[in-house]
Amino acid sequence: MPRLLIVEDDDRIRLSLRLALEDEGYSVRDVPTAEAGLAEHRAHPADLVLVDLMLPGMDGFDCIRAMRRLGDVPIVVVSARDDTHDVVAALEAGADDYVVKPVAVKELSARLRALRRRASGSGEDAPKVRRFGEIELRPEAGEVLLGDEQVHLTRTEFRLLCELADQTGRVLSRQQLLDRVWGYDVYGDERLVDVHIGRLRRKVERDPANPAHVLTVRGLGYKLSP
Amino acid sequence: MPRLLIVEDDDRIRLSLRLALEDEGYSVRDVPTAEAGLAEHRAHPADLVLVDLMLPGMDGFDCIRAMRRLGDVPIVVVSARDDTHDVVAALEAGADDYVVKPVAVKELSARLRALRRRASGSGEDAPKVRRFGEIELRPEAGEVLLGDEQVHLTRTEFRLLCELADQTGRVLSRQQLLDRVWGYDVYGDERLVDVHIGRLRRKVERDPANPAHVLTVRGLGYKLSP
DNA sequence: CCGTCTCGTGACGGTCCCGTGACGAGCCCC
DNA sequence: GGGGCTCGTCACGGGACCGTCACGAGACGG
Repeated sequence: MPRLLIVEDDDRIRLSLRLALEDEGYSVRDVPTAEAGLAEHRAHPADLVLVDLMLPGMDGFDCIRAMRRLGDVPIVVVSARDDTHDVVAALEAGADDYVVKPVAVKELSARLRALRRRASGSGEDAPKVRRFGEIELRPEAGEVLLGDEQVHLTRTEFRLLCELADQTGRVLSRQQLLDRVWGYDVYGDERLVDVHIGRLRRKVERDPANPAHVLTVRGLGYKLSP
Repeated sequence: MPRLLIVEDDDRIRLSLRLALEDEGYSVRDVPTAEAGLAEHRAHPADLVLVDLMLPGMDGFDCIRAMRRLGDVPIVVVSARDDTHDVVAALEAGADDYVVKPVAVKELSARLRALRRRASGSGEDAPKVRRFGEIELRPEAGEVLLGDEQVHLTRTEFRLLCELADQTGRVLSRQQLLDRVWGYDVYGDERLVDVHIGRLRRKVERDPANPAHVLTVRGLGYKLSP
C-alpha cells in the first residue's frame, strides 16, 4: 500500500484529498504545516508527497527543497495559484508536478500513478517472481512455494514477506514494517510484528528456530537475506 | 545536448515549440504525424518526446502506447483540450505529463527539466558500502564483512563503527563517541567506550592486539584509519 | 628507573530484547 | 449458530547484550 503524505493547511481541502486518495488505495497521512510535514516524512518516509504552496510558517518551496535534501521522494504541488512563475519555481525547487486547485481527483490520481511508475521502476519490468533459497515468491499469483510445494500464507504474512522482499538484504525496523504492511494510520504495538514474523517463519523456513532467510537484526528489526 | 522529438500537426505551433526549445538547449526534431514520430523515434531514439493528442491518422494515445512499447522515454502531452478525461487517458496510456495549449515556454521547459531529472536520476543511488582494508561496512543491511566472511556485531558495536567510519581518519574523543552512539542525554562512564572498542576490535581486526584500523590515539580518543 | 596516568581486558550481574504459546475477538462460510 | 481461520494482545522465559568494576600492562614524564 503506497504511503502518501499530504501537506496542506486548509482543513477542508486536506480532508477531502485524504478521503479521495484513500479511496484510490493510498495509506495517507496529512499535516497542516511544512514543519510538521518534514518531521512526519523524517519519522515515516512516504512514497509520495502532496504539498500546498501557501502554508503558514515555512512555505511550500522551502518544504520541497528540504524534502529533496532528505531523499528523492516524488513531490506534487497542489496550489490555488495558476501562475507560470510559481510553476517554474516549484519545479526548480525540486517538485515533480504541479496541479492547480480545484483538482479533479481522477486527474490527480492519474498523475500520481504516472509519477510512481516513473519514479519506481525506471523502466525495467521486474521479473515478478523472486527466489530466496528455497523460498519462491509470486506476488502476482499470491503464492509462495517452499521447495516445490506451495505453502499457504495469510494476507498479513504475505504482505510482510513482500515488503521484506522489496528491500531484500536491508534491515527494516518494526515501525517501518508497521507502516508498510499495516498502514500509516495504525499505531499498533511493535511487538505485533514479532508475532507475525514468527508465524511467517514457521511456514517458510525449514528450521524456524534457526531461520535461513527471515532474519532478526537485534535492536534494529528484520531483514530478508537472499 | 538532449534530443527532443516533437510530434505536432499544426505547423505554426510545431515551429514555435521547436525554436523555443532549441533556445533551451535541446537538439530538436519535429514531425507532423504519429507515424512519422514513431519512425523517427525508432531511427533516432530521443531523450524526450512531446506529443499532441489531435493528430491526423494515428492519434496521440496510440502514439504514446506505441512509444511506450519501444522504451521508457519520457513523454509529455501538449494538447489544446483541457479535459480531465483526456488527461487521465493520456497518462494511463503511458504519458508522463500533460500540459495545455497555449503553453508557457518557461513552464514547459521547467517540466521537461523536472522530468529529465526524475527519469535519469532514478538510477540507483550510491551503494553506500564503505571499505577499510578488509573491513566492509554495509549500514543498510546492518552487516559487516571481514574479508569475505560476515561478522556479527551487536548494535552498540555497529553504531560505534559507523560513527568512526563517518569521520574516517579523524580522532573522536570518548565524550564525542558517547554523544553520538549512546546519545546526548547519557552521562556514562567514558571507560565504557574502551570496553566496546575492545569488543569491536576482537571482531573486526585480524590481530586485535595490534589493530590495523580501529586505532587508539593516546590521550585523545579513537579513530578509524582507512 | 620509577611513579603516574592511560588503556586493554576478563568477569559478572542486571536489563532488555525477542521468540513463543495461549487466548479472546472478529469475520466468513457453511 | 457453530466452526474454522485470522488477527491482535499479553505474559513469560531465556538469552543476548550492556554497563561496571577491578586488575594489570604499557606509555609517558621527570
